[in-house]
Amino acid sequence: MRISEAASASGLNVDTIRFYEAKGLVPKVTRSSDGQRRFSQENVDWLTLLYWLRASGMPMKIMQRFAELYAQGDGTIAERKAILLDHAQRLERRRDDLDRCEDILNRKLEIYEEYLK
Amino acid sequence: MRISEAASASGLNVDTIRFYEAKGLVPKVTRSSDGQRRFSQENVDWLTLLYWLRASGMPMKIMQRFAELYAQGDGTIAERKAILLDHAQRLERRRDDLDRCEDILNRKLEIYEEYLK
DNA sequence: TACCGGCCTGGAGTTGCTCCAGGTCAAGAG
DNA sequence: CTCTTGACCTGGAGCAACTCCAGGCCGGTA
Repeated sequence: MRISEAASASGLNVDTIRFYEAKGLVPKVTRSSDGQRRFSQENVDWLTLLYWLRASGMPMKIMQRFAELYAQGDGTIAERKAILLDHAQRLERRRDDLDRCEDILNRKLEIYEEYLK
Repeated sequence: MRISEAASASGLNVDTIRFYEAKGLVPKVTRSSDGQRRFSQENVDWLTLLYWLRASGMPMKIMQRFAELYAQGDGTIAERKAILLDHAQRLERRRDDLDRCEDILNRKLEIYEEYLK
């Protein structure tokens, strides 16, 4: 698969994929004879995972560590699991923030409503 | 109230408050005779609102517009309401992303679990 | 054979902070 | 009354995480 296809399959854009690769976040990408990147299904699955980790606010440093472990193979699964469990807590906090913000928004909207009546 | 107090009351940090003020996001702040900022309760409430809007991902350009309307007074409440309703939709999308990411995380964790058994 | 689209790299630009240097001023310690 | 400390000021540099762009290569088509 070429980079544009990997982009639409994973949700990341072409530049972001190149950027991530340069930062070591995308192991195991091969090149065709003329130097173009070729993405396997495994690569695309990995990119898709990165897409969702980023969408939920995982910092790049942690993604980097996660990618490093992934590149090292199955022996690192325990540590990778720990990283994802940690991230799950980040999600919790994000959800709380969203709830909190929704409350504040609704209160504000009520006040506006009252004013506009 | 001085800036450090406004910071701990609103959740924003001191530098962010100054930065927001410079960008026109914080109307109605006065200065003491020696040039230091003095924040009223209204200022602090406004900063707290900004804190939550930012925490839930409102882009600065929209915050700027929102602040501009706020500075213009009550005649702009209808438009301000529209901005917040719009933002509520952004929250929805964020929540969906979080749900989606949680799914993916859980599936991944199950796979790791299986592997580690 | 001339062009076109998709890829490449290296580097500049953007957003939204965050930190720092260098300076002012008020208030308390000695 | 001077000295020091701490909180504040401004302007500007630094940073994270992209995003875009210039300039160049290559394979396929008219």
